[in-house]
Amino acid sequence: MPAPPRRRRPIARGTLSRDAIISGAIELADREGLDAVTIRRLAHHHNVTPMAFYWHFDDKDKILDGIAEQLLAGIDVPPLTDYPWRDQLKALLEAVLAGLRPHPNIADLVSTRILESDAGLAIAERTLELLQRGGMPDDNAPEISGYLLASLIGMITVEPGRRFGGDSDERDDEVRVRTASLMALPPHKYPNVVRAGSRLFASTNPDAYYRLGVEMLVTGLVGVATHLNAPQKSKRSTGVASRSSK
Amino acid sequence: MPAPPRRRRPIARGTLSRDAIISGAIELADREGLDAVTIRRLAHHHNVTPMAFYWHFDDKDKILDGIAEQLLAGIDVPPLTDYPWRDQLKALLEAVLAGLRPHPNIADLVSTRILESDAGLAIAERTLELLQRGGMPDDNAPEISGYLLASLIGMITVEPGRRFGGDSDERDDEVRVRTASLMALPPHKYPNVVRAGSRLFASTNPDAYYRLGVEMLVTGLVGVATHLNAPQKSKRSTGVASRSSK
DNA sequence: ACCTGAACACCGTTCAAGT
DNA sequence: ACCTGAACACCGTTCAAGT
Repeated sequence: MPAPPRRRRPIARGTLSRDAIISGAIELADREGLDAVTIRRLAHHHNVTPMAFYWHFDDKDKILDGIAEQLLAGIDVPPLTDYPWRDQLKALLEAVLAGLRPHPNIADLVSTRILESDAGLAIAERTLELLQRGGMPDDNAPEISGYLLASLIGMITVEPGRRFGGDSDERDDEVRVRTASLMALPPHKYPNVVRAGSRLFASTNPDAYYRLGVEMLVTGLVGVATHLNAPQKSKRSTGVASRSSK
Repeated sequence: MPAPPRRRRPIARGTLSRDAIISGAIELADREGLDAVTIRRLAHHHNVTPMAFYWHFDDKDKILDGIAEQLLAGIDVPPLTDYPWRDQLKALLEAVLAGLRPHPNIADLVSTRILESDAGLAIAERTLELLQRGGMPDDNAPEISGYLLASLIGMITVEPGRRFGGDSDERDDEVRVRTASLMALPPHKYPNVVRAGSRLFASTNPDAYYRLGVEMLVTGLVGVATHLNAPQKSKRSTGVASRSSK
């Protein structure tokens, strides 16, 4: 075993690695948003020149790919069991949510990159397996697995008030200001919006917010699965075709 | 990540206006992606110096706001009727989808900007009105209106294969290449992914893809509404609480 | 009211060269 | 193998000035 390469340079040299770069990028994005993730800022953080990154990555886009990959790798996919497929799928969705919620600024990076890493493939594979157990036709399962992930990410993106600064004082200020501007709208034109008020900007209970969202997803999924399995006995509230809803 | 500088011909002078700028930006984004929308390229297209834009907009972000606003303004909200709320909501979702589908590169701009324009407020108002008719509790309706929009946008973002170039030859090539790389995966590890094959990258029928997605949304919505209205008589497949799903 | 010239700080990327 | 120096093309934005 060769001796570790002796570094004569003064500072933190040699700590630059793919993983370290990605982790730094994720931290920065969480703190200041994806726009703050520039090669030059990352380089400065790692005490290195910007050009150093081009040995580790082809271009900046590959760093974004790496971010998505690391986020996906951080998701604990629950083990496959014999429980009902809906329960397992729900648990899977919750696991994905748990992994992405801490990173609202970059969660959407994964939506188009699931099939590009082992971690993502494992999640897709599991989703398809559970959909198959639910009797979902092969033609629809891939599309549906896409909806599910996209919807989860959308939930995170639009979580009421999530984009109003970190500390809770300035967050409250934002919510108050925006709610006030809603209240200034003509109530005869936007009665429901005005009545909704601050609820449009601040979730009182984020966990409940996500719980309801996941419930909606799973409910819709089960309904569609049921219908696709037995299209002849279509139920009124879940019928997929031949509705005169215009 | 600069796009290849493929410039188009500038247009006549004196036509610079808020709307013209936004429209130009939308066209450019549709053609080359949001990253291609730079103030300098827009300026060149309008035969004007970049600084000219700062009279019309405070900064670039305001241009993005304008894009979202114009997209929302292009949505034909169906008139309010006495039809069942689910049918009307479905029609509303379809209208939003119809308005955003032509702009997959920028559809996600609207997800956080609905409440920032009259057009967006009209859609939010209508959504809340229909949810209210469905008996949705005031506490949940705002959250749910967020899910719905976010899910629609997510559907567009992850539409299988939508990000593989405009012309269909190069699209087919992409699909073939990516499918082939899936087929190279170990089938014992990813049996369902391998079986899904090209369906993960190319939708044979986009309309059907979106129809199923909307159906899932509405079905989930109806299920949740039913449950939230009568939590005591919870049905197994739609129960929101007290599930032992681990 | 509407736009430009000049200038600034910052960005991604290439390439030859250094160790 | 891993990183830097120098250079390039491009970016958003400010501000005083022009019409």
